[in-house]
Parts: sequence; C-alpha cells; structure tokens
Amino acid sequence: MFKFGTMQTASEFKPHTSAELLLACQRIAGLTLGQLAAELALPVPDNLLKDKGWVGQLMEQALGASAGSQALPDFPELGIELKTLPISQQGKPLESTYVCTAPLIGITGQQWEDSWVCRKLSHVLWLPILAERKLPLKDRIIGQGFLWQPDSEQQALLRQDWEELMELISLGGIAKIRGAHGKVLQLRPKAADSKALTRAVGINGEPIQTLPRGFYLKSGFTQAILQQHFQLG
DNA sequence: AGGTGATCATAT
DNA sequence: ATATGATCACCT
Repeated sequence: MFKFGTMQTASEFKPHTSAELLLACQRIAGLTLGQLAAELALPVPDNLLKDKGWVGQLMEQALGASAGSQALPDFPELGIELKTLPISQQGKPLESTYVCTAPLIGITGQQWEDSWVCRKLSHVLWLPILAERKLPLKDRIIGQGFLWQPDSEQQALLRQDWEELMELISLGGIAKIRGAHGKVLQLRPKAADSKALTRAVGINGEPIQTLPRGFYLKSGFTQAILQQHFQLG
C-alpha cells in the first residue's frame, strides 16, 4: 500500500499553539507565492487587480487559519489575527494595513478597550511579503512571520487616534475626516465603490448617508513594528 | 514618490 | 449592506 494517506497536506494543518504557528511560518518563509500555491494546488492569478485578497487567503490556508469570513480572529483558539504586509526590498511597507470597518452610529460611550481596533490589534501575526510592484505575483517572496502585541507606547498612540476619530464621528464630523487625520491610525473609505452608502450622524445630529469607512494603520506605524522586530536601521 | 481616496472578490 | 481579505490608481 502506498502511503498517500499518511502524508500531512498543508490544507489539513491547523496550529494548536502559537509555537506551532511560528514553526509553520518558518517552514514557508523564503518560498515564493508560486511555490506555496503549487503545494496547495492553487492557481496563481497574473496580478492582484481582481484578486486583491489573494495573498491573504493563500496565507490563511497555508497556516491553517479557520475563521474564514466570520467576525473572529483568524486563529480563534489562539486569539491571533493574521496580517500580511507587503514590503519593498528595503523592508518598508508598501501599503497601509486595513484593520476593520468603522462603526458610525450608536457609538456614544464606546471605550477604547472594547473597540474592534483594540481587540483586533491585541495580538497579530505579521507576515511580511516581498512584493515590489515590478515583481510578478508568483515570484514574490514570503518573509519571516512574527507575533506582535502593542507595547504601551504603541497602545497609547493607537488609543489617542481612535478616540479623536471616534469623537469626530459621534459629533457628526465624518464629512471632514480624511486620511491625513491621525498619527498612526487613519480613517479611509472601505467600500465597493464611491457610491456605496451607510448610515452615519450629520453635523446637527441628524441621520445621514455616507461612504462606509475603515480603520487603517499608516505605513510608518507598521514600519516601526518591523524595525522593532528585526532591529533594522 | 507617497499618501489619500477608490476599488475588487466573495460569503452571509 | 456588512463582514472577510486587501491593493489599485489618481492626485498633490
């Protein structure tokens, strides 16, 4: 009898501890996206134009994330959120990092500790991907993933931005919030297109319709996280 | 060039 | 419409 049944395929893998998760990250570090996709028998799109979430979903499958599209951390039993982070050859983030959608109504009295931003960022597995635009998708290289929890300074920066943004939102100032607001955390559109609408609070406290927004980490913040971990210059 | 605003796919 | 996963692309 051949031993097909004893082969552990990557799609069956599921980490039971954070140590197992880090081992899985070490196994895939250095592989190209094409190599990893081949292991999982997944086709690689020519580009991300119509597959913007492809890299993240590939990593979810490779590392055994199980939450799917549920509103849960990627590794519910571990309480860990997975975030891929596209970086340049110099190790600098190429994009901001989406955190979660922003609640625009019924937010009076919300506490930072209870916010989605705080919860989502409480424990993150960062997975850098060398992803220069000129590099074909299949040739982009998986970096070394690492676990991160915000230190008190980072927590304070996030909290301050979040509190300022949430106060503006609750007082009807959503229309004047732009991406430049906030030191490390910003509010930007998060929608199918510029015509999507959701409920929010107007300048006189009245209900209005506005573009759905999401919280994003500015690249300077994620760059600092990378430097903190890899001790780069 | 880099940051802000716009956009794409899929599941529920 | 909202949640998941993000990157595209225009504008300054």
